[in-house]
Amino acid sequence: MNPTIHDVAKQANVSISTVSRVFNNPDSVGKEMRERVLQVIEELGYAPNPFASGLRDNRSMVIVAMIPDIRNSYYAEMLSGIEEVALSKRYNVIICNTIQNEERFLEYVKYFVKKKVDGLIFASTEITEFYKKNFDALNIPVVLASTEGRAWDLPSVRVDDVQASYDATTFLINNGHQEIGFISGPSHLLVPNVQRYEGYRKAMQDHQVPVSEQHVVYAEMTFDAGYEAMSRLYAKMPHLTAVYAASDAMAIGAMKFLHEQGLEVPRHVSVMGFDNLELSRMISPGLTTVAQNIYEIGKSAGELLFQGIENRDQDLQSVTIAHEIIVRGTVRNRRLKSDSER
Amino acid sequence: MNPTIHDVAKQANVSISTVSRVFNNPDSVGKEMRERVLQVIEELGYAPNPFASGLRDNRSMVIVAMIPDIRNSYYAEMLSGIEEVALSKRYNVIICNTIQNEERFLEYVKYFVKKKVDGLIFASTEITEFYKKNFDALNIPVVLASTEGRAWDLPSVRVDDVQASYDATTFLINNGHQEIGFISGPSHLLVPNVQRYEGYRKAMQDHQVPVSEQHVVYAEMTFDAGYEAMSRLYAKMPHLTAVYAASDAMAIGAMKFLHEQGLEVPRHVSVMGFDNLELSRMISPGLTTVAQNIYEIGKSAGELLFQGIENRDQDLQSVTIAHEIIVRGTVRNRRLKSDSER
DNA sequence: TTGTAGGCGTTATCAT
DNA sequence: ATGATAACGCCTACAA
Repeated sequence: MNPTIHDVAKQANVSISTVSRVFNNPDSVGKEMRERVLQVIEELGYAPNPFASGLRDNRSMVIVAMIPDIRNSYYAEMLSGIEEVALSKRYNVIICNTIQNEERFLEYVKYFVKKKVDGLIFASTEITEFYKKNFDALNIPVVLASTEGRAWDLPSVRVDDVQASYDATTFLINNGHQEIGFISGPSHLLVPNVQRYEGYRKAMQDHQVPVSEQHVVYAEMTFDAGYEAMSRLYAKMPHLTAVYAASDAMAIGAMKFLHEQGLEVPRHVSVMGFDNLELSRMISPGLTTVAQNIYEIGKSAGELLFQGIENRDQDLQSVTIAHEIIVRGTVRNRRLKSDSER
Repeated sequence: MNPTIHDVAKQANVSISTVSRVFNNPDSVGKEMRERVLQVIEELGYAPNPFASGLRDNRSMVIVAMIPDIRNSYYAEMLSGIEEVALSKRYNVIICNTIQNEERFLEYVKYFVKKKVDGLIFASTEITEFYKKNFDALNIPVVLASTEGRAWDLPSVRVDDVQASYDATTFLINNGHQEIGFISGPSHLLVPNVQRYEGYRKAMQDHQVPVSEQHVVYAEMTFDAGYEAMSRLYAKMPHLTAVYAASDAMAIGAMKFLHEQGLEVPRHVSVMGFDNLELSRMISPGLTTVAQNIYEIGKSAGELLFQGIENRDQDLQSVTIAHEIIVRGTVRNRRLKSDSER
């Protein structure tokens, strides 16, 4: 059995309150006594029982990160940022893989979250009324990461998707591309797809490049779906010179399709992604993409959450994380006329 | 404030013991009463306070997964398996990113693990006496994943690395390769590098293929290190026809180097990896590799751990997970004489 | 400055 | 079958 506060008290010949104070308010204890107690604590390897403190204070020192899937490097990276802040605050992070699944979400809420967690970071799907209602019932601070609160203005941490997408598209245009296809995420997933689509469209229009639904194709934001989407896009736009995909995973899937068609990237077709996953620099040529500082998103979300935890009635301000175009090897500058252009 | 067992009792006009029994031993409660209580529980949205139960039973329903880095897809995948079993058992998983760092490990142990966790899955480094000692002090079931207990025979879940590595090498030999370079993980990381090296060497010898330290190069098991290691290997073995790397990350780094040298994979050089990371199928050509069923490793480790949790004095048996050669596009069969061989 | 005592919510033992 | 009660370990108001 672990030593309790009583054991320490007896051993040090003081009352349990003194021991408790040594932990929670050291200055209120006389120097000698404090040192005596500290020594016994050390000797016995005493640490307060978190259940007992939790029972009294209603705090668990645990936060929850709800994400669709850790296997997705995007969320792994985010989690890593969250975990970093949590460790520094002496908090634990519990993972909930929601798999974009309401039932599973409920299961978590019912069996875990309700059971005392001090805060929640939600990075899964679209927030619907269903989620909002459950969050409210939890009665703990909630921060959204890479998604937004929509009507319910929950605090969130994310990139300015419209602007980022605008920048990506403009980059392609500035490199001499006009026939730019867009592989969007699924239209039912409003965030971030509405925004990324809007940025794309706006950039095209602002630069007087014709754009229509003919330039767009929709797919789940995965590698396999990207591959398949590229085949559809290619059928619609056989003359495209560039493809902009709303996620790196899709972009890399698209590249696979192009490769199989004997189309070289970037010689025949340029490709631009979004996310800057770790693997985007591993492929050859490296993927030119929009970097979200995902780690930073996680960290910021954590920091925001702790603000809320430490000061329960404070209004949390949403945060926008800067983005950046990462130039690698998948976009060809068509303005530099080369021998083998298309 | 959340409703307590007292609120339910009052509302249902029974004693708290009855309410408690409805939860923990429903059959011992009369049918009508049970139903009445159940209804009130529903109405009030009552759920037992886990701190109170924890305080009594000394169980947290939480396990810890200690891994080097979630950003590494290998561990993300493993975590995903662990999490799956945990959810089914109504347990939570807390992540500890150790970053292969003893201090950080200690921090976790001190602030979290000691604070009541029912079990631990450790998938970080080599187990040294330092770790073993800390595990013992924790006094909870510990299962190793993808590492081994060495002298201390802690239960572990892993692939048979010697055999898997033997199979990989043999596959290359059977495809007509003789000049096979090996990119090993760092020699200070005994597990799994000793085993993979042994499998490689044994396969070469068994097939009468000359092998020596000239064929081997050591590096950290990352993409960047693989790239750099390939340059060293190429300097030592300019005539190699195949490279076998002890991890996919290294293999893909090596491919990048080869690509930059104008060497095509697999036309000029064949490449074989180890791990079957998700991204290995995303690159073009897809990486031929040894699949560890990493998800399964995580799941098995979880199951083993729960055996230990549910029956504290049971001896846990280590588990070996099957491996498999995944043939994709990076190994050329030199026995099929083609036009452009090397 | 230090000690005493009550209460946090649950479960299990014991009595009815 | 049901109810009363002690105990889990900690913290803090209050008393000394």
